[in-house]
Amino acid sequence: MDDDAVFKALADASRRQLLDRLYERNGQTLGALCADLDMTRQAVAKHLVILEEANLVSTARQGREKLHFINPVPINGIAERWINKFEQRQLGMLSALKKALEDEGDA
Amino acid sequence: MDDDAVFKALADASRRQLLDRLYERNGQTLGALCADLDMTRQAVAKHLVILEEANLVSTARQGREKLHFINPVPINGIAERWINKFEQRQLGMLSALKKALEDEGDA
DNA sequence: CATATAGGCAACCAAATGGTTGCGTGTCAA
DNA sequence: TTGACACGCAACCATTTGGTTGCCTATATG
Repeated sequence: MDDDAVFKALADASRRQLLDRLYERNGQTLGALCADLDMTRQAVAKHLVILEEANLVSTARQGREKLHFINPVPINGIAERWINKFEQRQLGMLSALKKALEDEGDA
Repeated sequence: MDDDAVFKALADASRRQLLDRLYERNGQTLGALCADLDMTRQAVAKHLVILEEANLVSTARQGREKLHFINPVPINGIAERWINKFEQRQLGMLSALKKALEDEGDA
């Protein structure tokens, strides 16, 4: 998995919104995803390409329609491989910070 | 918590690298974080500001040094509030995708 | 066939981003 | 006090990004 592509894809609020919409109703067409989105169809299409390239969205052609499906695997990957790394030591980190702030308070 | 700031802060590989370095050794100074980083001190400083504004890094002044501490709370926030949302339905999503691909295969 | 509908491609543009250089400020130590 | 050291601030620059418009292709449907 390409961590960087996934993080960059998730960095944009419009793209997160698209994922939210696909979460609510999976397998939508480009046209459906454009509805009420205050963006041109082409802008949405570009976002979907970025999500596809990050493997966050998979597509299936059906006639002249292209259905979009959310793919939670890369998100899982981040959560497991990168984020949990920090959770592990969370308490240790917080107490280290607290101590440092106290030391600074003394000075 | 400002989701957007956190996602944008995490979107840059240099900033993730800085977090990795702080994970390895917490409480480093700007100078220490610059070492071997093939970037000017000012560039690193800018990244640290962004991490600070996203509340991913906390700082404590100590004399003329500024110590940087990783803060795992916002990462936790994302993992819990946003990412788990997708994990929940992971199996359902994957089976829906599989079915759609099969349908497309028939056409 | 003719035409509407769903989507793809490419050029273009403004603003944000990631980086630089140059210089100023505060703190420690000889 | 004088200089070295750690950092902050600001201007500037190239590239990326998010968006637009215009036009083209492909699939349905009268």
